[in-house]
Amino acid sequence: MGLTKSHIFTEDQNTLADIFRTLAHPGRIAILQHISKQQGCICNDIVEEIGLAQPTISQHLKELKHMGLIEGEISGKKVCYCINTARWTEIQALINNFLLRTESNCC
Amino acid sequence: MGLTKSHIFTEDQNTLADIFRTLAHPGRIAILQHISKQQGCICNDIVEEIGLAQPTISQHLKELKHMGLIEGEISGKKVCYCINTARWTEIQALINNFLLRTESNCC
DNA sequence: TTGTTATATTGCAATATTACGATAATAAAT
DNA sequence: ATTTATTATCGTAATATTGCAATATAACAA
Repeated sequence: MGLTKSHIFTEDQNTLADIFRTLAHPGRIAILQHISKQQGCICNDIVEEIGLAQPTISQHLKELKHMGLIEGEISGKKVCYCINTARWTEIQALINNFLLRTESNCC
Repeated sequence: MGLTKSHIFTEDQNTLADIFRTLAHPGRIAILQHISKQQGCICNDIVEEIGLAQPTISQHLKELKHMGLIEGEISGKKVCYCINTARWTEIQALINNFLLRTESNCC
């Protein structure tokens, strides 16, 4: 069918899956790593850096923004993106919690 | 196009994305949590526990096995699945490393 | 053997994702 | 006002994912 049956799972399970889905693309991983490497905020030389077309990058940035992983600040005709550290820490905790809880009680 | 341009990214970026993709489904999250909740290994009442059809669960188990997250041991006509703790720890380290490195150097 | 139970595989329909050309929107520069 | 540069959105083609019915496979039981 191609349609995930979200309603049969818990909110936590769906949230985790959504977070993982947002990170489940090498391009988005690369974007996050590139943004975090810069000292301050960094504008869209991302397109130059990564070998994807501008609309594609824009779409990936939108998804990362939607999950709250990054924030974009308009500065003239450019947009400066940076990691949303508060949200990042939150997501880090959610993922770690899942990984730790799942490992324990195992055979 | 629908085809991820894996070749333009590093091996690490692709590996991470693959790991995240494997975890990017609430059903697979639920399966992992269910398996880990049991004391020993657990056989396929997973289908009963989670509200998906048997072929669907089988397919998800296959993906989890393929990524090395779980292992299946045949015991008669049943198969007992359990978390591959060594691999789990490895993946945990990869994810944590990514999350920690990306957070630093941020604006 | 025949039947039963447990799991895997196949095939297919429906939806989701990825990618990008074309185009729009916005802001600075001339 | 016109041009130029930067980013976002729309539309669309191609591939991927999800889910399940039908079927296959394998092991035990009667």
